[in-house]
Parts: sequence; structure tokens; C-alpha cells
Amino acid sequence: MSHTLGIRQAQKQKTRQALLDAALGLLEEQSLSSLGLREVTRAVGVAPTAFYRHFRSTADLGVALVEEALGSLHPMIRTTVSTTGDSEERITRTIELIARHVDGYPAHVRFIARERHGGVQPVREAIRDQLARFALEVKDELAKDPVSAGWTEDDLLMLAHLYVDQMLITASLFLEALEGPEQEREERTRHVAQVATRQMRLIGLGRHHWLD
Amino acid sequence: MSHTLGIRQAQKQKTRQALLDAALGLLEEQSLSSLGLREVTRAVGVAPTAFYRHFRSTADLGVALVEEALGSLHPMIRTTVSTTGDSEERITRTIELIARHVDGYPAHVRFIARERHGGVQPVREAIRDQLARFALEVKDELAKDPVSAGWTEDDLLMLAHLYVDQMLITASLFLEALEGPEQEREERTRHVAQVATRQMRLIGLGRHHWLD
DNA sequence: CCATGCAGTTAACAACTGTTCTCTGTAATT
DNA sequence: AATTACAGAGAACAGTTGTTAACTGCATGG
Repeated sequence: MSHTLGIRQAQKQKTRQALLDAALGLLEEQSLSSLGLREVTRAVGVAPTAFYRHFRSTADLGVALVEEALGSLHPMIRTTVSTTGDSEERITRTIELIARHVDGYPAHVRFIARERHGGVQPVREAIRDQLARFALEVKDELAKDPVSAGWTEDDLLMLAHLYVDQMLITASLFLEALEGPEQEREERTRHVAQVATRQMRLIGLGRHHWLD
Repeated sequence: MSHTLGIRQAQKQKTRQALLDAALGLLEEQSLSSLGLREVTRAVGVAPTAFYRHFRSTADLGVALVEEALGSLHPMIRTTVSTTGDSEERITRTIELIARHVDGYPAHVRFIARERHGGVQPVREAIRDQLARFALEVKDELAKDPVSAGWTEDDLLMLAHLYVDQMLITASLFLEALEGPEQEREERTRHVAQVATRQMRLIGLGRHHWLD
């Protein structure tokens, strides 16, 4: 069912993506609410008016960026949480996967962390919705685990939210470590991983004794 | 040692505070990186150039706002964490205190949540430093608790950070509940409190079984 | 009581912003 | 082959921005 786009539509998507990429770059040093439409088009090398062919406003572009940054992440979440092995192994693998993701898409991570509580309402809402979806997916995976026997849906969901928030905080800390001076980078990254691992371990302990 | 300010200095501090208040108000609907100096002075009813008598830039004003929003919070933290009673009582009281604080200073809470990962580096750093101080204070209080016997300093600190982050997330959720439509407000607030309580309880459980 | 310091004002600057309208070239459709 | 649709260019708009300079009035310290 994948219809090959005509030259026309292909070129359009290309500039659209260029706008998204340029915006993401500019957002390393500012927030979305101060991102100007002209600023973005200038970075791409296109006329300011061309912007309107793709987005109604920078807020609209922000929502598209949320889609790009989080939309493609769902399969990864599912496979990560449902990975086999004892809980210690699972924690190590999860932390490692977060670190790898931050390494691969630092601008995406920064954008989500920055705009989650940022000044643009539609973007905040889009992020909140995506994270709620993540929490639901994590909940479903948690439910499959024998440890979750006897848990109510509500309790599973509150634990899922705890995990999701914790993963976001960890990702943001990894990012800060990356932004620091090169020589401290490795040590800071290791430190973040070590702390995050123990926090996850502690939460896991609480999980095991929840029904006592 | 409190020297009564002259008429001159008193008036200066008055306008300075007016600038801070106006900025905090304007920041409800945008981020600091898009806050204009003229915008602030206009809201106060003062000439744009007067701004420079108090702050070098809006980033500088942001740092001052961090001080105002978090600086006065330290005594509260100490007394809260060190409050007596069993852990269930302590959790209830902590959540209630957070809710009360968000109710009393919503703009401050919003500002911290928004700019913690925001686009202005000096402000991010100021918030990070203050939160690190909080974590240290929480650590000190945790250390006094008999439950912490045998814990390493590192483990106490990682738990303290977990608590601080959790408190911030909870505060932000309370704020979102406040911002919603009036009729849902009470129920949403109750729901946030309920989830946060159980998350704290689960972390507390993990804490008790940490040395197993 | 007079001289100084300084919070706040006024005016002007070049540079920037979002948005509208009109136009052009060319891929897509008929 | 002729027509249409539409991504992008270009120019112009009124309004905004941060920053500088020179000023005014008044509380303060000698």
C-alpha cells in the first residue's frame, strides 16, 4: 500500500524535514516559545513564507517534533520492558538502552525534557499524551510479569508512571553528562548510570514487597 | 543588625520586586528565553532602560527568580523530612505540604518546573545547584533515621535525589490539576495525591529492604 | 547647605519579527 | 498538448526588540 511519492511531494517532504531538523538544532540553545519562524527558514535557506506551506506556526512545528521524537519510540519500550532475565539484568539493559538512545538522539531528548513543562501549551499536551501512552504500554508489560500477581490496575499504572518519569530523569542526566567537557564525560556518564541503576533497583525492591 | 533602608534604597527594592513579580506573571504563558525586557518594564509601568538598574539581562533576572522561588524553601524541607511519626504519617504530611505549597505559590512552582530544563543555561545551573542543596539536606535528615543504619553516604544521596525528583514531579502534577477546569480540580488534586502517596510508599518499601 | 550619586526618563538607533499579497516555475492532471 | 495546482520567492507592512546616550530630579553624605 506504500505509494511512491511523486517528485513534487518528495521535494515538499524534504524541505519539511529540513525545517524540522533546523528547528531542532536551534532549540539546543533556546526554548520553543522563543523560536522564530524566520530564524528557522533562514537556517534552511528558504524564504520565510515557505514556512506556511508546512506549518501554521512554530507551535505547530513543535507538535510535529514531538511526534518525531517520541512516536517512533514505542516498539523500543515494549521490547525493553518485556526483555527476559532476572530483574538485575533487566535494569542494566534498560539503563544501557537509555544511554544509547541519548547518545544517538541528543537533540530529541533535550527537546522533550525542555518542552515537557515548556511555555507552549499544545506541545506540552502532545508530550503528555505520548508519555501517557508509554505508561500504558509499560503497565501492560508489567502485568505479564508473575511479580505483578494480585496487583490492581491502578497500582500497576502508578508504578508504570514512576518508571517512565524515572527513565526521563535519567535520560536528562545522561544528556547533561554529554554536554560537559570531554574529559569528564566518561566518568560523569558512568556515575549517572550507577546512580540510576541503584534507584531502579530500590524501586524494584519496593515492587517485590508491595503486597506484604 | 537589620539596618532600616533609606527612602532611596527602599524604593529601588520596590521596583526590583515589581519587575520580578511582573516577570513571574508573564512567564505563565511563555518561557524565560522568550521573555523580553521591554515586556517586563511595560507590565510594571516603568521605562525600558530602568531595567538595567536592577538586572544585566533577563537571564540575570531569571537567576534572581530561582533564588526567590527556591531559596526560602530550605527550612521547610528540613522540618518536613525530619517530622516524627511512622512512615505512612510522614508520607501523608509531605504530600499535603507539597499540595499546600503549590496552592500558595503556583507561579514559583511553574517557573522552576519550566526552567529546570529550559533554554537559559545560567538559570538551569542555578536550579540544579539549589536542588543539589536540597538533596544534601534530605540526605542529612535521612541519615538520622534508624532505618538508614548501615547505609553508605552514596546510597543515602541517591535515595535523597530520588525523593527530590519525586517531589518535583508531584508538585508539577498538582499544578496541572490546578490549571484545569474548576469542577474537575478537586477530584484531579485528590487523584494526584493518591498516586503520589502510593509511589512514595513503594519507594519507602524499597528503602526498608535495601540491605537485605 | 551644598555637592554628589544614582533611580528612572526620554529619544533615537538599527535590526528583527509575523503576516499579507502578488508572482513564478514546474510537476501533475486532463 | 493545454490546463491546473501548488511549493516557494519576493517585496512590503507595521510593530517589536535590546542597547546607547544624554537628561532630570531628588535623597543622601560631607
